[in-house]
Amino acid sequence: MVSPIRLLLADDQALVRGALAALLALEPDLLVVAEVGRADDVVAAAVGNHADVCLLDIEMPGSSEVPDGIAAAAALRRDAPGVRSLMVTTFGRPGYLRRALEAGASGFVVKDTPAPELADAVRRVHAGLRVVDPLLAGESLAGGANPLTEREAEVLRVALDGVPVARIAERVHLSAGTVRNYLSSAIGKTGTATRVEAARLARDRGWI
Amino acid sequence: MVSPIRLLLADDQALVRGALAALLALEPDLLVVAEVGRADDVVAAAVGNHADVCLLDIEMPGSSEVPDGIAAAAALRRDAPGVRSLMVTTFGRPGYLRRALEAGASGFVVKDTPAPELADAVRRVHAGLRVVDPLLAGESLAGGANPLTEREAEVLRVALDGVPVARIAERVHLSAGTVRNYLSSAIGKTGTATRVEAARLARDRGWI
DNA sequence: ACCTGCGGATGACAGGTGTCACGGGCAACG
DNA sequence: CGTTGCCCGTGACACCTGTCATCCGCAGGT
Repeated sequence: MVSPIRLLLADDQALVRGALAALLALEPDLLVVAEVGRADDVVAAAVGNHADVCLLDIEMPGSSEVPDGIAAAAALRRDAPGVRSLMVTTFGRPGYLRRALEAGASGFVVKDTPAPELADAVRRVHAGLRVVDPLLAGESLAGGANPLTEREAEVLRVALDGVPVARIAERVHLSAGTVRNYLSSAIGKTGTATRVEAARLARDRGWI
Repeated sequence: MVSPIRLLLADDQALVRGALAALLALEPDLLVVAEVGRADDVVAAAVGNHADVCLLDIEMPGSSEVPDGIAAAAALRRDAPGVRSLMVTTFGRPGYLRRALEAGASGFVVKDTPAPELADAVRRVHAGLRVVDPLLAGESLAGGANPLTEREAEVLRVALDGVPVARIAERVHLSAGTVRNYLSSAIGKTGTATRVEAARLARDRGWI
């Protein structure tokens, strides 16, 4: 008998975490050795429990250095290179996929893939293969590269919740005029009409 | 040996659905008899499989008559009064809770409750008790009643994604000036500064 | 018939927003 | 060195938005 694949589950929703653990426990060659609910707890738990593969949700609370699951994958590659990351996320946004792969994730599945395929994905990732939803991979290529500058992205992140320009300006420590210039530029690049539309499109594309 | 509680799982994310099924299968007195991924499939599957309790996600695709899990709960009460509904949702928005209870749901738990409590909640609901997250119940009362008129709510729903007033107007078949009046009124009632902020607050309160 | 309330619309106004042109500073690159 | 590109800012302009007062039509009450 070979030793089982050691898994870490990272998802902020305890119910989903527990349910995934129950699902994966049905596979004799898989062993869940740790569960965490925050992105900044991933590395320590992975190292401490000698995990082989980490299942990471993207939308997760965390610290400013490790704010989400993608950052956790990057931190794993840096601090625990032997551990592989498999993103398991709700939103199949093309930019999420691209950013996750850039961060060093070995796989990417969305939460509406059939349950039986998850264990297979884990085994593939553990074997050193890449696992990517083929439909999503196509969309990701069609989406194109991020045309936004860092400042434009920063301003758009704040613009997401619809606050007035003045408040965006004080949050990012810029003048209101400068913020309007960045927003105008971003609106032009995204082909939208308002800053909120631009921000939402940029988010769906994974540009911010 | 008493007969087990017969469950229906409704969640659009197949992975979560399967994982919940695995989790609940660990309980000897529970039996998952059906799984669906759309709100408008709930009633038929519940009746056809003689379900006792339905676990319903709120954010689910559906038809125009039964667009989400809350509508599914209402449909169940109308067409299958013996079946009880337990909402299992990601977002603990106070208005969701209120609307779910008005729709006839017997319970409401959020997805970050600990996994072991889910089976307990199912048993309580099956026994005829109400199960409500106590923290959420407090927020719901604090949130207060919906101060918006039907038109204000309708306009805010479209305003959610940040489109300009002109496009809102054509979508709801009103003049642009009238839309601005409703938006202004809604902004005043919500104490916000822009239509997008007002729309987001109204959504979080469950007013739209 | 009268008043009242409400949905819808209009017009006017101040202030916010999107666009553009332009300026200076700075780092990277040929 | 000059050029390029991004950063940050300013000022001006047209347009959009949020606010307010006002009006019309229509249904309910009395």
